Amino acid sequence: MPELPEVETVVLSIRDQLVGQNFININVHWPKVLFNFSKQDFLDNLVRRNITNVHRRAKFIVLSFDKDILAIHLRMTGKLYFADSKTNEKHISASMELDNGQQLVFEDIRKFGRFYYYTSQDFLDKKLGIEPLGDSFTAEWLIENLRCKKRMIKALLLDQRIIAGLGNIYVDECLWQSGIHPETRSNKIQKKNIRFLCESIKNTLQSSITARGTTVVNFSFLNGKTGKFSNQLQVFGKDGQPCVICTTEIKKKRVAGRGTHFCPRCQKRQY
DNA sequence: CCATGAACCTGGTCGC
DNA sequence: TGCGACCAGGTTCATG
Repeated sequence: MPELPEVETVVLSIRDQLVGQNFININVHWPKVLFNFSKQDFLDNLVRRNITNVHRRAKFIVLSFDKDILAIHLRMTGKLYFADSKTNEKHISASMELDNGQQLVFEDIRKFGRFYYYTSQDFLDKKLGIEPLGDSFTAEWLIENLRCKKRMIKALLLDQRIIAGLGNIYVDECLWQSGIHPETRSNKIQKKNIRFLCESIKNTLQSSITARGTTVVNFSFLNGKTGKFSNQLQVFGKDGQPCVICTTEIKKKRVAGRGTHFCPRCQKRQY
């Protein structure tokens, strides 16, 4: 479920209730959810510490405790939400009790989601690439960073070490909008198309945040609430349907190990 | 450096 | 209705 806009939406939905609070306990139902620390570490280092901020970095939800952070990655099916008391929901990996009586619940059907504890955010920043909604992500930056690599553009855009936050849905949408075939080598893309791509990434992500993200099928991430950006998708999941620009049938193909949707006419390979 | 496939998990859908 | 195959918004690791 979670790419940048969905993670941002989760952050916006829990931030106000979390900042200024503190945890008094954690219940761990799926031990592997704690990636690099133990329940005792949580009790020793994070319990009764003031939550000073909640923000997003790439696809991580970051809870700050002064310098220390608890970073949460939803992976494919993670959901993070508040519950009033003990919930009997299936698939709860962990839940944390706040001193105001609320529970912050991490539900995760496929169990891929993870919690990470670091003494600062440096570790994340060191391995993650540029924020696509940040001011330093510009057409010039993109031109420079695509020119020096020879990978298929789809694989490159999915690589979190380069640009942090894009995932399978938004990459397909942005490549379609900018007329780039997903298998084009990054150093072969025309500058004009790269400029379109940059604009497309910024516009698409921002529009999706405004719509509170994308909900695929009926999988919601906010206790029943669904993101409305699904209505604005133009190629993702549209295989077999006509391209809204040229009416050519949208195709689906495996690229970079992922199901990839594109218009064979609007998106010609440039090599 | 790059591409591919498997692994980590569960559940939904599709064809027979 | 049942069963197997295949798919899923992510990331990491091994291999060629």
